[in-house]
Order: sequence, then C-alpha cells, then structure tokens
Amino acid sequence: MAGKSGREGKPTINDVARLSGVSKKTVSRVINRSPLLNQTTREKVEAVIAELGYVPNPQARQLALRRNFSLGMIYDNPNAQMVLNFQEGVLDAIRGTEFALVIHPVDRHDPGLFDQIRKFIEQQRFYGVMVLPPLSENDAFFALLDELGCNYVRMGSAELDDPAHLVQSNDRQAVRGAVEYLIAQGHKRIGLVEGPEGFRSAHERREGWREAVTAHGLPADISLTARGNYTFETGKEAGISLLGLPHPPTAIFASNDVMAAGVVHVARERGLDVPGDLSVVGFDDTAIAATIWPPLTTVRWPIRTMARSAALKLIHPETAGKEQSLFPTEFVPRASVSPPKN
Amino acid sequence: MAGKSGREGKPTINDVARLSGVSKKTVSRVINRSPLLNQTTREKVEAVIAELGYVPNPQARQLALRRNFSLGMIYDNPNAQMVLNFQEGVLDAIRGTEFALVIHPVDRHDPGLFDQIRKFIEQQRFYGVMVLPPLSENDAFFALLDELGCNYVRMGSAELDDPAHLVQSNDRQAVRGAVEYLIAQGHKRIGLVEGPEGFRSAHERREGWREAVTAHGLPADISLTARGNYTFETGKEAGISLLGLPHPPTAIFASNDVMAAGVVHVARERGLDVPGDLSVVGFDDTAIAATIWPPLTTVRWPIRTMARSAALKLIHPETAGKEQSLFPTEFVPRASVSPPKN
DNA sequence: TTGTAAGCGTTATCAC
DNA sequence: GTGATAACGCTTACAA
Repeated sequence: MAGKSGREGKPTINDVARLSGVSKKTVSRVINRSPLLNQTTREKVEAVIAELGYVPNPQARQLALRRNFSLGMIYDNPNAQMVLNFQEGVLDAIRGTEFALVIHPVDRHDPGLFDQIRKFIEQQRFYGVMVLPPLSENDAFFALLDELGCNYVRMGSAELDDPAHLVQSNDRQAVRGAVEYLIAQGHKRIGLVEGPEGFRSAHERREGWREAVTAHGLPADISLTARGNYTFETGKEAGISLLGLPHPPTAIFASNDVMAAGVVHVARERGLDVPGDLSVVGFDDTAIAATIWPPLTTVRWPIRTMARSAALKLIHPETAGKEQSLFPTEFVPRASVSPPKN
Repeated sequence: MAGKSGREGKPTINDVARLSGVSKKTVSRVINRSPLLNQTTREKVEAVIAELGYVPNPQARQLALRRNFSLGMIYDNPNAQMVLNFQEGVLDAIRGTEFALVIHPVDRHDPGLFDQIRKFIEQQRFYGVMVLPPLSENDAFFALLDELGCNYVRMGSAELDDPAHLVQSNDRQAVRGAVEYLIAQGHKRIGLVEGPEGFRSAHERREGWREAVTAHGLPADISLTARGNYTFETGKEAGISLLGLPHPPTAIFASNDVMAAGVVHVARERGLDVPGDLSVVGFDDTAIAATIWPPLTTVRWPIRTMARSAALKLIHPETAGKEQSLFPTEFVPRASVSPPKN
C-alpha cells in the first residue's frame, strides 16, 4: 500500500496537488480528463494519484456539480424475477460508470404513496428514476415527478409516453401471436386468465387474446375468462374456475407465467394431462417457465435489455428521444402446448 | 445572489436562515433536533421550513459529516428469489431513515473481482456493506474490506465470523432435521444433491445429511450423492444421475429448492410419481417450492429477517455484537414427501 | 496550459 | 441559546 502523506483518512485532491506540485484545479482537470493539459503534467499527477491511491470523493464532487449520480428504481410488482432482471439490466448500463442504483419498492395501495414518494425524491435528488409497471401506468404519478423536476423513464406494455421517457413492448401484438399459435394447433375454445384491473399490461394482453380469437371466429365470451392478480394463488383460482366450466377450454392463455403455472398446477391436481387435456401459454418467460413441468410455452419480454436502455436514456437525456423505445418480444414454444385431443 | 429567495432550484439552509431571521447554524440545529434550542425559535424555523418545502441536501450533509448514508449489498448468487428477499429485508430496516441501499452483483469467477471491489468500495464509501453467500464465505474478501476500512456484515450458513459481522443460520442442524423426517417416514435409501464446491452452505447441508443417515445406520456412500451448482439445470442432471442408479434412492434431499425442482422435473419426465415413487426435499422455501407440482417439502430460511438484522447491525455498530446473530430455520412439510412404496 | 478565488450546502468550533 | 467563521472536497468562472 501507498503511504499516506498527511493525516488520518483518505487522501484528498489537496494531497495530490501538494505532492505533485500543481494546483487543485490541475488535479481536477486530470480527474476529469480535460483535453487542454500538458502531457507531462498529466503523467506527473497521475503518478501521484496512483501512488496515493487517491479516489475523488463523490459527495464533494456531486455537491460541486449540483447533481447526484444515482438512478432510482421504483416498483411495486408481484413478480420478483422481473424486478431482478430489471435491476441486472440497469447495472449493465452503469457498470464502470460513477452511477449507482438505488432501489425503492412501494405499495401502490398505500394511500400515502404520493407523499412518501415526494419525500423520497426530494431527499435523494436522483439523476433520474425508472418506474416499472403497474406504477408506470399511473399518469398522475408522473405529473408528480414532473412537478418535482425529476427525470424519469417508464416501462410499459404499450405507448404510455414519448420515446424519451419510455421503454415499451407491444403486448397486444405479442399475445395475439401467441393465441394464433394455439389456434393454428387446432384449438377452438381458448380461455383467458387476465391480469388485475388497472394494469395496462392486463388490458393489452386481454385485447391481444380477444383480437386473435374474434379474428378467427372463435368465442371470446366472458365465461371463458377469469381474472387473477399476477400471483400463483390467483392463477390457481382462475384455473379452478375455468376448468370447472361445463364445457371447459382446451387451451388457456394466462397473462403471466406464474398464473400460468397456477393453471398447470390445478390441471394436474385434477388429473388432467398438460398438454394432452389442456394446453397452457404464459407471458414473461421468467425462470419459472422453464422450471415447471411441463415447461411452459410463453412470450419472452426482453426486460434486461429494456432496463439497460431505460438507464441509458436517463444518463444521456440529450439522445433519449432517439434511442430505441419499442422492444420486440419473442414467442417461446415449449412443451405445454399440443393440438387438442378431440 | 445573496439576496434572492426565489432563485432557480431548491431552497437551501441559507434561504431558511434568512427568511426566519436566524443563522444557518440554528437552522441546522432545528434539522438535527438539537435539544438546546429555544422552543419559540424552533417553531419559527420549522414554519419557514414547511412553507419553503425545504429539504436538506444529503450530499452536502454527508460531505460535512464525512459519512455516506448508504448501505451496499454485494452478492453473486444464482438464486434470484433469495437476493430479492434480502433486499426487502434491508429496505425494511432503512425505511423512513436517510439510508439508501445500493446493490452490487458480482461474478465470483472474475479474476479481477478483488480489484473491481476495491475500486467500488473506495468510490462509494459505504456506511457498511452486506455480503451474501457464497462470497460471504471468502475470508480473503473480508480481509480486503478490513484493509479498506469498510464495515460489513456477512450472511452465512454457519459461524463464519463474530456476531457483530454475521447473520447466520444453522444449516447442518436444519438439514439433519429434514432428513430425519424422511427417515421417520420409512426411507432407507436417501440420496443427496449437494451444492457446489466452495460453498459453505453446500458443505454444511451435506454434513447435515450425512449426520442424519449415519446416525440411523443408513448408507451415506458417495454413489448416493451428486453435485449441482444450485441451478435448475444442474438439479436435473443430478436427478438423472441418481435415478439412473441400478438401485436408486427412494428419497432425495437437494441442497436448495431449484435443484429439488430439477429433480422433481426429471422424475416426472421418467414417469415416476412424486412422492409415490420418489420423495423430494429442498432447502430455502423460495417461491418455487410452493409453485411446482407437487408442492415441495423444504426448509425455510428467514432471509428477510436476517437481512433486516444485517442492515441494523451496520447502522448501529455500537450494539451490533449484542443483536441476534443466529436465526432459526423452519421445516416446511408439503406434498413432495410420503412413505416409500416398498 | 495553469493557477486563483469563489462557491456548492451542510456541520463543527468556539466564542458571545 | 445563538451566531460568525472555518472546514468538508470538489468544480467553475476568470485570470495569468
């Protein structure tokens, strides 16, 4: 280790300046890679920096710059895997930079949510925040962020905002494709386990299902649908409801993977073979999809890529509007679908 | 500039001081709840603070205090659910405080890991960091943190450190109990899917299995064991290996839930009934355990509670050594276990 | 190309 | 009790 020149604690810019015989400002220029610097000076200072193990204090730097190099991630999402994938994507974007990621889960049913968020945003003074669905679908929430002068990017299942503030998929189209796959297999009664009210993704995915079945002259009546709230338990309940029909569907599209897993679970409990007696399709392609038996046919949401892009839009606001904003999903056929028996 | 209260940007302590006719220091005393303050003065200043919507700038505060109110969470863990549970626990602890959580996933196989961590720690200057297994088991890693003057708490499956720097479970005991449950059901050949080499948890859990079977005079030979790396895929591979034995086990303990899920998956692929033909026990009680079919008997690790405690130990180092350090696991019997057929 | 002086918004010291 | 004044470690004018 390098010997410390001065007192206790980490070396500061002053130590570097003194030891290399230049001014603070010159050291600052070295740190910030200013182009107008004598090569000799630069090397001299860099040598001292290396010897001292000097690292600029980000607090001081951020105070002087009047900006805070941290990105906030705000979510209220029942899907753990999605949250974690998003985190990974953000970290992909900020790796090697001076940015940090601060996560902030919230409860969207908390009546004090807006007050709490206001306090949080005012305190943390983020460079920008990323907001996941379903909170990302709440326009009032972004009015608040605007008022607080906080830059943001929303993640959504449809066109919720302008490209500078949005990373989105097209869930309607994706689901339509998935349901058409079921139709192509010969299914005529296709059930829907839809997501919770108030979720834009739930709405888009339901419409995708509806568009597909009606376009092919198949029934889209309400008796073929059941609502869950994106959890395994409610997926089971929905499955019980649909499989208990006098004339149950031969295939079910569930609005996300864990609900699809719930449906599969219920089918097996009842001694039904999946996919023999019932084909099931999910949405998300989170870890559970490949994990359950049979492996789940689903739609992959490029969460990590979207998250990475969201972070980059915050870090480079000047080009945010021009960067990719719509991200294609991918249909992932697995063993949970086959032609109907009869 | 000294004159305006209505300038761009947020109000500062100076604005508050000027408008309430006191000095900065007095405002600072109000903010920090100094006890030696005239009640009238306090109320006057508080009124101005409320009116202005003033929020202290944490950067400036942290610079002056020479501390950074953020906690780091460092992990390299294949188990997403566990990571997320841990995050939730930390957030439980820091909710309503000025602390923030910064997450930092790493790759333990990266040869440059230590250099990268050194840089990260030097830059972020955390109040303290929490480290998850398996990185938490690497003593050299903590020697580095010590050298950097960074406080830490390790999460582990055994007594890795003194109580001030540790939250731990007793995995050996927990697994021993779980395997004894299998024995009580009548199983005589109990297989083990162990975790990856170099994981203390893998070691402890294997020893728990070994202690249980040998204590009851049952075979603990190596042919009944297979190694995975805590992922679903390797769980499947281990299952293929154990079920392919000429005389396969009637029950398998897998060192975590996702590997157990892999074993169940393979059993079903082979047309075996779980638990009829094969009983399976996992470890962790992450979401997957209740999600697969049949629901998995497992051991619940109180991750969230441990995480909360870890954060509190960092925030209050003075009492860290006296706080709870050992956290009890809980056996969770579900449908994946029954007595053997023959 | 480099240095000087004046902040950034807070807290600590030490008077009054 | 309260208030000048000097830190804290860095950056941005503006000079030189």
